[in-house]
Amino acid sequence: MNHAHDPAHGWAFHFRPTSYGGPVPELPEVEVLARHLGPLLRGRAITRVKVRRALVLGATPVRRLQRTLAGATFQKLARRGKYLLFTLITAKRGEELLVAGHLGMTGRMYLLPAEAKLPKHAAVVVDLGEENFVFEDTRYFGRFTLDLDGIERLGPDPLGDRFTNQFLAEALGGSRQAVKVKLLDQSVVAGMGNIYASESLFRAGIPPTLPASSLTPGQLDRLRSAICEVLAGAIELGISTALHYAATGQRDGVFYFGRSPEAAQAIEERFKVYDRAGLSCRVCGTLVERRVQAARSTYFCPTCQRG
DNA sequence: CACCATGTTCCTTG
DNA sequence: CCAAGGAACATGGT
Repeated sequence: MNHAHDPAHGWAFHFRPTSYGGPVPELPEVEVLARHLGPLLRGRAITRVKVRRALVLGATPVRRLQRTLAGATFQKLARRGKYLLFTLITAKRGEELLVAGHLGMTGRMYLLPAEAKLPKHAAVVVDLGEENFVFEDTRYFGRFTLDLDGIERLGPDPLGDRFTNQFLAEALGGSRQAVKVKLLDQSVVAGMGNIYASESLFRAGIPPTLPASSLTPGQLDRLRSAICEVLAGAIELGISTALHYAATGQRDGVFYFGRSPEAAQAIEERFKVYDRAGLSCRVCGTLVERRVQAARSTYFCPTCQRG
């Protein structure tokens, strides 16, 4: 049993380490993480930072990160798209300091008792005294950096009030690219990923191959609502099934270890089309299809999504 | 060994 | 200049 995943240590965040079929963080997973991790970090002071893989610091030099964070205190954790935005207060002058975190495909962040063995792919270890704040990332596609460029390129958050029909119409209107591919553009829908792009189009009843600029006002409205509902629903599932401390330690495949029998059913049925090629559509029974767009898998129901 | 993977960025091609 | 597609990044499961 890996201590990193042991709920007895106060907190655990998990998604399946296998590459296939297990959730990689998109907006909902990052939101759930931020809500749980934020309160645990608030007020905690950093004594030092160990960087075991400089790659995840991006453009930030190792020494600069270490110098900047030493002595600082975590104040706030927010989400922007798929990024985590850590606000810290420096020790000397009490100035605000921002660190951008991104989980890439396989990243995890959690607290670990100081005496616990670090995981093989611990990329950054922030020493908080009694505990370490660990950024683990098997593939090292994630980031923990002072470089905020990625965040500045993001479009409006789909759960915020700037994400309107008018914005979506303008963002999609100029492109003949397939609507599913455009949805993955972080400047269009910050936080959208491959799973929820398929799920949102299914919910809106829109074919994924439709050119973005050809959507009618009615389709744009349905798509915007579908995106909000799909993401909000996934967050709700993550929050409500999250910390089941009576767990046996078995993986739940969504966000956390351990699950109640009721949660198991919701988790099993959480996707309507994603990764369901060849299976019956849960709404109409037609076989769900898979197709590759821009080198990514898209799943859809040819009957429910006829436009 | 070959192929696949839920993210992002860069490069080439048209 | 832009759109579109593909490769690269690094690792591991099947």
